[in-house]
Amino acid sequence: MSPHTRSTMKDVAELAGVSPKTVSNVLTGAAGVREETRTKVESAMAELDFVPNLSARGLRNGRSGVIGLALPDVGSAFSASITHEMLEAAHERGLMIQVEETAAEPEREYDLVSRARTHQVDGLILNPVRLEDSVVEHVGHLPPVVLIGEVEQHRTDRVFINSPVAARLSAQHMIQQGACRVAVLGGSQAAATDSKATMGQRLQGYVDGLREHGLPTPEELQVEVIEWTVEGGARGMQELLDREVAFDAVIAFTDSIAMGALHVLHSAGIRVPEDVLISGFDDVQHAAYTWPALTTISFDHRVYVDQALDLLAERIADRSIEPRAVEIPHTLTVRQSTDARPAGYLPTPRT
Amino acid sequence: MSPHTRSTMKDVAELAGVSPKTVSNVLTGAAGVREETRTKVESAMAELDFVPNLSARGLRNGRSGVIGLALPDVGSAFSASITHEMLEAAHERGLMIQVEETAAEPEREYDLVSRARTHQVDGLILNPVRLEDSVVEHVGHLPPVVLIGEVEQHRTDRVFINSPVAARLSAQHMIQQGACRVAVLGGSQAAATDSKATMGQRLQGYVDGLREHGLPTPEELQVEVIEWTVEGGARGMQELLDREVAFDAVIAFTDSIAMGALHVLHSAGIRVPEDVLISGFDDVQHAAYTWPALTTISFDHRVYVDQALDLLAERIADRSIEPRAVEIPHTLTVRQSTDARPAGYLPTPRT
DNA sequence: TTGAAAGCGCTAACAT
DNA sequence: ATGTTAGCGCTTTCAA
Repeated sequence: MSPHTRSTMKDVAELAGVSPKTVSNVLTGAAGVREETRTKVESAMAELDFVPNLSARGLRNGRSGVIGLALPDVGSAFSASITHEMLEAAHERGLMIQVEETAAEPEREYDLVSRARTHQVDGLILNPVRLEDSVVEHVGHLPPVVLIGEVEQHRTDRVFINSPVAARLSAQHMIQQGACRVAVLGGSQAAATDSKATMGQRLQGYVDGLREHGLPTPEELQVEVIEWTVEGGARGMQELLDREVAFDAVIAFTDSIAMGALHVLHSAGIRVPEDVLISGFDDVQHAAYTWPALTTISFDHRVYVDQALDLLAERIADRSIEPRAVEIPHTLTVRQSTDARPAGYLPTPRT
Repeated sequence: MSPHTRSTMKDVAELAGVSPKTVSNVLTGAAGVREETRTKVESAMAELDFVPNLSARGLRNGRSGVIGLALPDVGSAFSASITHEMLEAAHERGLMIQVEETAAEPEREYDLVSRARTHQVDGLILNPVRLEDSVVEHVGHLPPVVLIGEVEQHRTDRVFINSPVAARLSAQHMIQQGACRVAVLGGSQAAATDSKATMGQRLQGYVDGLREHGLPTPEELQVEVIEWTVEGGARGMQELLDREVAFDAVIAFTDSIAMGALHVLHSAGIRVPEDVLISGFDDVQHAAYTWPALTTISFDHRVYVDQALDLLAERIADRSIEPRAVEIPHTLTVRQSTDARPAGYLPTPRT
């Protein structure tokens, strides 16, 4: 039975017949240690089942080696993917990740930023929910923060994809495929003012894309989706059907929304892509395995989080550098969900 | 511009004209503090934008307030759901969650348990990947650990669903619906010895369910799936089709596997549920929104994580109590994916 | 109800 | 290459 009292560097030092500092040197590799001494220390550590106390190290160094990751909802496919990649990337850098969710109560985002220092984290990677700029703008003393997402602000570093361009690309693709009544699921122009930055940008790109081709962008084809989840997408699609307006393509603002929409379309007997085309955003793992497979905006999630961690590391090292914004390239990945000329959905039977 | 030097309790104490201990009392509410003093201290804290240093508190108290959550792959739907619920439950208890992934390198699981103390975590909730018992069995000094999943062992507390019963339930349901050649996607009897405990249990239940009804359980209907992901499910389903054996139902060992399988079935022109029935495990959020909606084994993920946190809290408080195992009730949720008498898939055209 | 002193385990700075 | 000293910020004695 091993003792419940944890051994300290002092214990190890005594057993090995050296000073605590030497044990520390062995552990951190800071100063050179003679091979003989190192061996002695290492066997003493093994015998005592020694593990360093990171709270003490954190207190001493002012660094915990922990990064906070704040996401709206880890249950959603995109957040889950980002978390997954972040854990991998952090592991490679010897960092730990403390995850927080902010969707349930928006004020958590504020709490998080303003009190990041208490959380034993060296910095924060924040994917904001809504009214995004306000959070970061309204806090006096900012800890090192990297924003991920399409928030326009200049107080923190950020990583983003060019959402307006991506949405325009999606719209153009729909038109190319023969669509002329393209709906959006995610946001409406009516709601764009006081809500998500991402939503506003994607909506703008969509509007631009249609207008370029002289197509109208009526409000009746724009459905706001409060929660960007599968369930939210299903509800949004149902609302679109309930409006009884004709449409022949749907651009969903996330893959999750698209998946919920697909379910409702299938249930209503509307064929994809024969009757209606549909596309998403983010290219989550599942997107290639929906039925039909989902056309979507792709970008490398690993590159995304690597950039975020790079920026954060640099800011932790030097808080005085100018905030930078890094754009991650995206592409349109065409799959079966837009691979046809749509016949269009009409609320009333055609003659 | 606020100062970069963080204020300490000493600073607050000086500004408020009290001792650091009093500030501590105000913060923790340990001893009674006179209303007048409390007000003074609180305004001093506000003025200095004070936040306590949790590393220092952790060092002093031997508690960090952080729980480690180790999962195979946060990108998978089930892990994402568990993480989501865990974050909510932890938030309500004032705990933080540090997440780790173990699927990429199985030895991480070992590292994690044996060195949990370094990670500034008070305890660990561990969803093991494979060879699960060995990890927990082979470490000398165990930190507080709660296992989630169907691992049979008696050194740690654990939370689980009764997988054999659940799998038998699924099999019986398939038979009730008229299936007689029921395949499994997730594990095979050939692979059951040295791999996942969960897999072995679900396989056993499946076998029992079929045998009860005098149905055979040939190896050719059992497909091992290494990664329990959508992609793994798709590959597994493809392998089953490539074997060119007849089947009229598929029990997938997770919903993610089922979703991948659904995609491949659709692509092959095999109708669900008209030709083949399919079911999953876990009832992730997406399961109700596949096409057709997925029959699956449901259990309350929130209850699951609440139980795990309860057990962990009790073990952290008292390490000497006997390890307990808590079974979470499950039900079979029947949806459209098994809502028909299957015609069956035959590799060669019928006559 | 509040203060003073001590120390949690570690490492930077300085000595040797 | 190794030892000594001091202190990170907090809270737990013990006194007042």
